[in-house]
Amino acid sequence: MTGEKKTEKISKATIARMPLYLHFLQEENTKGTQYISSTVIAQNISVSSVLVRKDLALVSSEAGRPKLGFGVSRLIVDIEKFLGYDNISDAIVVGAGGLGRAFLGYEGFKNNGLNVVAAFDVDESLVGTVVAGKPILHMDELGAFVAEHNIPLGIVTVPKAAAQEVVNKLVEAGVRAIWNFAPAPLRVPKDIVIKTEDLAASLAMLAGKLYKTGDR
Amino acid sequence: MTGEKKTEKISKATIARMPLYLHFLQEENTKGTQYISSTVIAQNISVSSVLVRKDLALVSSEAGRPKLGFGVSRLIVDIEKFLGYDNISDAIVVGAGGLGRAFLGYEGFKNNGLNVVAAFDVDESLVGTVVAGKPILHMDELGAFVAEHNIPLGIVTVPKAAAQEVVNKLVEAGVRAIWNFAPAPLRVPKDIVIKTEDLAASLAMLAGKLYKTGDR
DNA sequence: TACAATTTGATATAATATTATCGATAAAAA
DNA sequence: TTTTTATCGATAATATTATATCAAATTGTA
Repeated sequence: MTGEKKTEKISKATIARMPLYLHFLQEENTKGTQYISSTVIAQNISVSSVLVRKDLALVSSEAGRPKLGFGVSRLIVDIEKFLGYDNISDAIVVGAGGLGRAFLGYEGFKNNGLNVVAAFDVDESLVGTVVAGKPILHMDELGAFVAEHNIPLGIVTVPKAAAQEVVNKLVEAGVRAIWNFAPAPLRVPKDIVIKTEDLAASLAMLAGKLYKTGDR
Repeated sequence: MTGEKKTEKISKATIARMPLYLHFLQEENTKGTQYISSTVIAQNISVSSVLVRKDLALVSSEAGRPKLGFGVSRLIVDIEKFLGYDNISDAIVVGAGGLGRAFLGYEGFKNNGLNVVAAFDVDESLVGTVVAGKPILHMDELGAFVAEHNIPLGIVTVPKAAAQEVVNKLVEAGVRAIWNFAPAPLRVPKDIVIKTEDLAASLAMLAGKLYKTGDR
């Protein structure tokens, strides 16, 4: 109850811009830039400078200084904190197919506060193997594993048909959030946070724009 | 100037809902449902019924019928057409790492009009191998391949550092759209359509909601 | 010290997206 | 045939999001 930042209603659009800001600021930081104006940020992110200031005001309590701009390193810290990149949390992947194994092998999400520690599958030929130093375990072990390691996040990369069942198991096991890559809308209890990554929708947007651009 | 559907300004939000409608409608269709009301659709997609009617009016010229609703199969056809699922187009993947190979192995996007035909990489230990019946070729061959097969879409799954260079090569080779999974904002000419899949942003939203939900 | 230049942050305005309301219509029932 | 009822589709109202405007503030300079 100190200077705690009120988690107001921050729009998805704003949140989605944060990684862009962060990326640019980190680049500037390595260049040694100390202060940066909203105008400069705006140009690089291709949004308006006003929007930049509004966005930044939402996640950083540090005010920008006239004639100088915002302190780069401070902004980086604040954005990372807002995005939760500062406190790494563990996650498991369910479904050790192509995408699931890609998650195991990809270390990049560590920068985003995410550490994948294991995968689960029912395929006996996969269970027991190790990918990138991380074990693929049998689904039957999921409950105990989640409980023991207090895993907050489950990543779902199983086929559509199995997705709901897997989600149910994850919820039962005690995860509090689910990142779903199965192309299916899933049902979860109200207190569970779920984000379905609808790549089909993304693809549709791409195709839609392509269509609009011309060509037939 | 016939019954041609005008490609008006259809918002991203609307487009993003289309796959959800489609998915639900397909389920209903297999159940044998002939007509369905906007109210029922709305409940299943968790949006308002008015919004459903507005969205559908944008992509389907068939009017709904009072007391009955919309014809399911007709809607499916119209949405698929709108999303471009009816005319499959080829794509290549650049970057044969975990995610890239997952793309090669995943057949699911065929339902979305996407057919991945090959991958490209610079890693000599990968070049020449075959994944899911699809070849991994050397980057040097990219230009000729794209030109010869008239590939419209390139999927970028290389590390951040290499992303811009790869995109340049793709553009030069002649693709008209790029689906980027590298965590970096990329520059392309105006006439090239690009969609960057910012998984970090998605993750941030998830973490943000998780944070809001309580716990600490 | 006084002044010019630049940037913030607050407020107002505009644009966009969503929801509410309601008459018209067609199917089903009486 | 007439009545009832569920549903659409058009229009209006609201909410959300982004942009424009501008006074106040701070730095660097003369």
